Amino acid sequence: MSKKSIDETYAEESLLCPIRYTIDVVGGKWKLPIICMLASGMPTRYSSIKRKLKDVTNMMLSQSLKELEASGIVHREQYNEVPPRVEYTLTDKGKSIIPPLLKLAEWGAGHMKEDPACGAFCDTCQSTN
Amino acid sequence: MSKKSIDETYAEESLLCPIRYTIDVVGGKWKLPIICMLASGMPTRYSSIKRKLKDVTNMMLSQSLKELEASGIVHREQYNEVPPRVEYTLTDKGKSIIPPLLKLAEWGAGHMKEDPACGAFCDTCQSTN
DNA sequence: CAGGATCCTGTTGGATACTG
DNA sequence: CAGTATCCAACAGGATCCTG
Repeated sequence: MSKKSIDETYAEESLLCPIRYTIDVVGGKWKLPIICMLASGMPTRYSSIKRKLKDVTNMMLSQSLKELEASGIVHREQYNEVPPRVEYTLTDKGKSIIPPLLKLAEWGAGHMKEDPACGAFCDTCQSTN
Repeated sequence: MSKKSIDETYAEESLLCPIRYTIDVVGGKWKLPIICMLASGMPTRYSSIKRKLKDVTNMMLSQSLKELEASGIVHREQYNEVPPRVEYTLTDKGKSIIPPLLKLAEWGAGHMKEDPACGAFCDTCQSTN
């Protein structure tokens, strides 16, 4: 980054695209929980992800995983066994998105309590408990 | 933040809520462009915002501004003149969200070029040119 | 000038059932 | 086990017209 002030930097519309791109990559209902699960570094099976994300359907899960794979966030490793086994891990790109997300979490944690509408977000979180 | 590794920290599901909260606050089609405009620090009139965000309707703009105001991101100052004048500025909370967003922009800028679907995001950005 | 009301459409996410 | 196919509901976003 240059020595321009943060406001000047942000005021350049060219920064909108990258932000939108990033939010799109992790957007949707299930991608963030999936990244969260895989962040431990453990290769995780499809069925294991499905178990932890209690209310996700096969439809939504496979679609989210496919999109994350297309974005280069997760790696899909298929073992041709019977029964079939597929394990998912974060790629290097996937791991690299965690620090930015932590910045969002920090900001959110510092401000959501003072927001009356805060409660709405903790419902979805419980699906990963 | 504690001394736990970044992966362990992120793996705690409790961080999902703050991230979702933050994304929700700036989510939607117009909130990010609006924040971007106001980031200069200049109090900006409704009609001026509308002019710059070329394709926004009154409906969408007033709704986005109202939600941003409800989230404590923007301040609305109404002057009882004829014709009416309303100016919007970022609150301190609003300004404080810019550094986290810059982290997202940094990550996005570093990765979107290598992504074939990148072009899709620059269409929306042109509306703020 | 700065919005609100109403109606409409496209996309996102979901339910159910089925398969290599 | 790890998905697909098909159909459907809910909601975000938009078009058009109206007003203090």
